[in-house]
Amino acid sequence: MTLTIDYLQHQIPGQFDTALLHELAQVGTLRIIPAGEYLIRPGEYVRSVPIIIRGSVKIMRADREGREVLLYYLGNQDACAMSLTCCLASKPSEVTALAEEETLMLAIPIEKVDDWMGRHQSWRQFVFRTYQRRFDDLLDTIDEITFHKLDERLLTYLQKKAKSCQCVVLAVTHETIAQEMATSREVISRLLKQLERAGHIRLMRNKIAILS
Amino acid sequence: MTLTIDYLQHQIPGQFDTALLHELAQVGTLRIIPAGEYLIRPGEYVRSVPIIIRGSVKIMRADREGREVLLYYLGNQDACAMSLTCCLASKPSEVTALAEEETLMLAIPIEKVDDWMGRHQSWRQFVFRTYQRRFDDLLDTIDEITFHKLDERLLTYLQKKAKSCQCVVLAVTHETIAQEMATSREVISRLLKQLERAGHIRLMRNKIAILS
DNA sequence: GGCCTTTTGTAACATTTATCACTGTAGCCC
DNA sequence: GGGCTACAGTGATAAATGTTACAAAAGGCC
Repeated sequence: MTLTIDYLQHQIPGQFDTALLHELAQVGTLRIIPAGEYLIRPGEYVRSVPIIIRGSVKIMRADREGREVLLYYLGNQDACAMSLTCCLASKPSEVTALAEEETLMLAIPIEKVDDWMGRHQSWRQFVFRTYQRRFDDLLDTIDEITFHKLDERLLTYLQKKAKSCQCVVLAVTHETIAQEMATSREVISRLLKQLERAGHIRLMRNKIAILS
Repeated sequence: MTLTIDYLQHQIPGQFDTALLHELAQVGTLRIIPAGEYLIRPGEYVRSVPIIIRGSVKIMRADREGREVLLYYLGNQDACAMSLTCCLASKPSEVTALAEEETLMLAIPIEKVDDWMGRHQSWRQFVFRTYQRRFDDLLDTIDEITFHKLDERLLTYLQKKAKSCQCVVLAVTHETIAQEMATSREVISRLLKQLERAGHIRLMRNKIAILS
């Protein structure tokens, strides 16, 4: 697929100046990631920095025993801060990235990342905005985990997920939620029932409707 | 105090090239922060980016009710990633920074941060290394909180603190630890006793000796 | 319809963490 | 020394979360 400046300007509006868009069109490649596919797993090396154009990517942290926690979602025009640090330091990934839905992304070869930092003010700004957002996301996650109880966390989790996929009815199983919140399915089932009784959600098989 | 290139080269070795050291010496200022003083609190604006030369700074996250959680320590030649993102985005701080001991730092005026990014490769590398380390620190913190129980977390906390102040006997009260781990004093007292019985530490008034 | 797999519901119990209510104790100040 | 205050120890109890063990329902497939 050939990238045009018009296309990029339309998909990623207002972020990059014209000179940078030219270079982006030359060296960037579009990739479509099917839902459920892993973009990267812990220990693997980053080969390109992705900018999400459409869809949603879930970033998770895993421990040795296979447990996981959701860190945050990447969506509209987000870039991954981890991939930036990883490729600049030639370090393997510390996190898992998984496409939640079919996702369209612009992949930028890692050698350009540092090169552009020196030459394009708008690229620097973009990189810093990315860092700042991911930092805020991580702080948010830490807030949730340390200061809130599971029932509140569960509700926030559902609301965030609904926002990220822009829909009111989520297609998830209790088991999946449990994994992403690093707890057990039974606990989630119990709390979901509680939330349903409180009128926040409605439970269906494989689906949860968010009411509030 | 006048800054010399020799002094900087000695205090922050191998990070910056000569041209950058020249500029650093011109615009940077040395500051001594007494133990217990706040460098910044949530909501305040960052006026300069600090590079720690000697001492130790504790970065914490607070919620509305005054509870807190320790995020990480800044020490030897560390810079604060939060201050970088904050000053570049003109956003108030999301965290609390507190000098644990008397701390000597090099303060860099925020307008230079972006300027140097375009002109000094070694500054870019420094900034990225900083981001990478703080990201790793935050991931570490998240790991601790989500995957480990309080007793393990407590031991790790003590060991990290010992490492950060480079001493085996810590001068802390149970109350302080409880605050930094977002729990209550009684819980910490109990777990400390448990760790003492297990031979990991020795308890004294206002002091804890780390044995392992 | 009948069988099978996946998902959900839930009771009973265990463990971990939080809270309440005290007591003891060390160090400081007068 | 006596009194005060900050710090530490600890039992009793409650609340939150985790685990075990099963039953029931929903949907796919033959």
